[in-house]
Amino acid sequence: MSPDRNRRPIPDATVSRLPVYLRILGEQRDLGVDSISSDRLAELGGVNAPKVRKDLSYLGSYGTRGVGYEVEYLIFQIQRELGLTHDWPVVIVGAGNLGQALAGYGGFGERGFPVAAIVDVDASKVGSVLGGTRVRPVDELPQIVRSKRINIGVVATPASAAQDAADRLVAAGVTSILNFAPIVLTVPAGIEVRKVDLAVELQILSYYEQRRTGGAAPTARARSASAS
Amino acid sequence: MSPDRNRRPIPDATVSRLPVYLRILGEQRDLGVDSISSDRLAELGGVNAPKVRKDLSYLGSYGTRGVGYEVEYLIFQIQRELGLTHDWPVVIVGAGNLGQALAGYGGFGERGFPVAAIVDVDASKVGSVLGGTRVRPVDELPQIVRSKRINIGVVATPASAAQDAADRLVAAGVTSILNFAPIVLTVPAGIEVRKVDLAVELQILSYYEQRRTGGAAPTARARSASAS
DNA sequence: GATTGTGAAAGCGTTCACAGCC
DNA sequence: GGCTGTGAACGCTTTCACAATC
Repeated sequence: MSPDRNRRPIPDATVSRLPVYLRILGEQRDLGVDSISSDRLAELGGVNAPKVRKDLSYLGSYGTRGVGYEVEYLIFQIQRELGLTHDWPVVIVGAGNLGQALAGYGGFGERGFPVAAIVDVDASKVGSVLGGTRVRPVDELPQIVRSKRINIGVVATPASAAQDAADRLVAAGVTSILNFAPIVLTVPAGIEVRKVDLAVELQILSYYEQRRTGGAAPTARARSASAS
Repeated sequence: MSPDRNRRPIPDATVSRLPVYLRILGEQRDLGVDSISSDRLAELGGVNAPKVRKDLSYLGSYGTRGVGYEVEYLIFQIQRELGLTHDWPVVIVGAGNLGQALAGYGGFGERGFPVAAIVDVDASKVGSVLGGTRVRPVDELPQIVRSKRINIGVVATPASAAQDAADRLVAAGVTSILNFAPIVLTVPAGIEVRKVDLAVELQILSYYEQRRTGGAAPTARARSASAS
C-alpha cells in the first residue's frame, strides 16, 4: 500500500530476530516502559547492542540519539514490517499428538495466528473438538482455505503423510507452510516453507554435550554443578 | 575416548545439517541402498551437492572418488560425531499441552532421546501418566537427574515459569536445555541452550507472505494456484 | 553526556572450480 | 568417466569505531 513498499531487502538474519525484539518490546510496554535503549533491548534479547541497532536501522531511523527508541512506536514499525498489523489465520493439518498440542496452545492466537481450522485424513478424528476448533475432513481444505482466506498452513502429520499434506495445502491455495514433520518437503517455486524438527534440535545439543564430555557416556563424573 | 577427540571445530552450520543427512541416510539404508553420491544426498536433503561434500569433509575423508559414500559407514561416522552412539535420556519440565505432546510423540525415543521423566510444579498434574511416564513433582529433579544420568532438559512450561524451570534444571546438574518457552533464558556459562519458538517461526513466514502480497490483507485476489 | 546510525573491517558460511583419485 | 575433497572467491553477517544528533 505505501509507495516505498517492496523496496526493502531486510537481511534474513535480521528478519529472524525481529520477532524476538517485538515480544520483548510488548512485555516492556506492559510493564509501563515507554523508551528503551539498544543496550537494554540487547540485554533482554540475548544479543549485543550493535546488532540491535543494525537490525533496527534496516527498518528506518526510528530511534532518538542520546535517548533511545520509543517502545510503542517501535512495536508498530516492527509489526508493520513483519506484516503483523492484521491476523493471519492458519490451518493445521494433522490432529494427532502435535496437532492437538498446537491447537490447545494459546500462543498462536495471542500472537496473531488464530487456528482457523484443523483437518485430518483419519475419519475417526473428524468431529472431535480441539482448542475450540472442530476437526474437519482433509477434503474440505480447498473450501476452508478459500472461505477463511488462509495463507499459512501447518503440517503436523507423521512423516509418511507430510508430503501429501503439503501438496493438499498448496493445491488449496496456501502459500506458506510451517512443517513439523521430519522430512524435506517438495513444493512449487514461490511457496515458502519453514521447518521445525524437534529431534534435530536435540541432536545438535547432543553434539555440544558430547564435545564437553569427550564422547564419554553420560555419567555423573563429567558433571560440575552439584545437585540439591 | 579416541585420542584425536576434542580437536575438531566443526562449523555450527554444518552441525545443524548433520542430523538431516543422518535421517536421510537411515531411510536409504532401510530401502536397501548401500552407496550414495553427494548429488543424491543433496537432492534428498534439500541442499546443494558442494555443501554436502564440504559438510562431510569436516568429518574426514569417508567417501570414495568416482563412487560415493558407503551409507552404513557414513551413518556410523555421523552418529559418532554427533555423540549419538548411545541414548541421551531427557527430562521434560512442564506437563501442560506441549509437555504432553512431546511425551506422547514417539519421535524423541526413536531418535535416541528417550523421555526418562516428566515433572511439573502443579501437584494436580503429578501422578498422571503421559506416554508411559508418570508425572513427578519438580522437587524430585535432582534425584531424577542424578539417578538417570540425565544431561539434557526440555523446558515446556509457560513463559512465566520457564526461567525457574531452567534454574532448577541447572541446579540439578543438567548441562543442555531445549527451551520451548517464548523467553530468553539466563543460564551460567557452559550451559548450552537451544530455543524453539513456534510463534516466531510463524512471524517469519508472515514477513515473506506480506512481501509477496505487498502488505495487503490476506484476500483471495493475491492467490495464483487454483483450488481443487 | 548519552545513545543512535552507519561505513568499514573482520569473520563465517556458501559456492565455485578443478585437481586428485577410483 | 565419474565423483570426492578442497583451496580460493564470493557474499552475507557480525562486530567495531566513531561521527551525528539529541
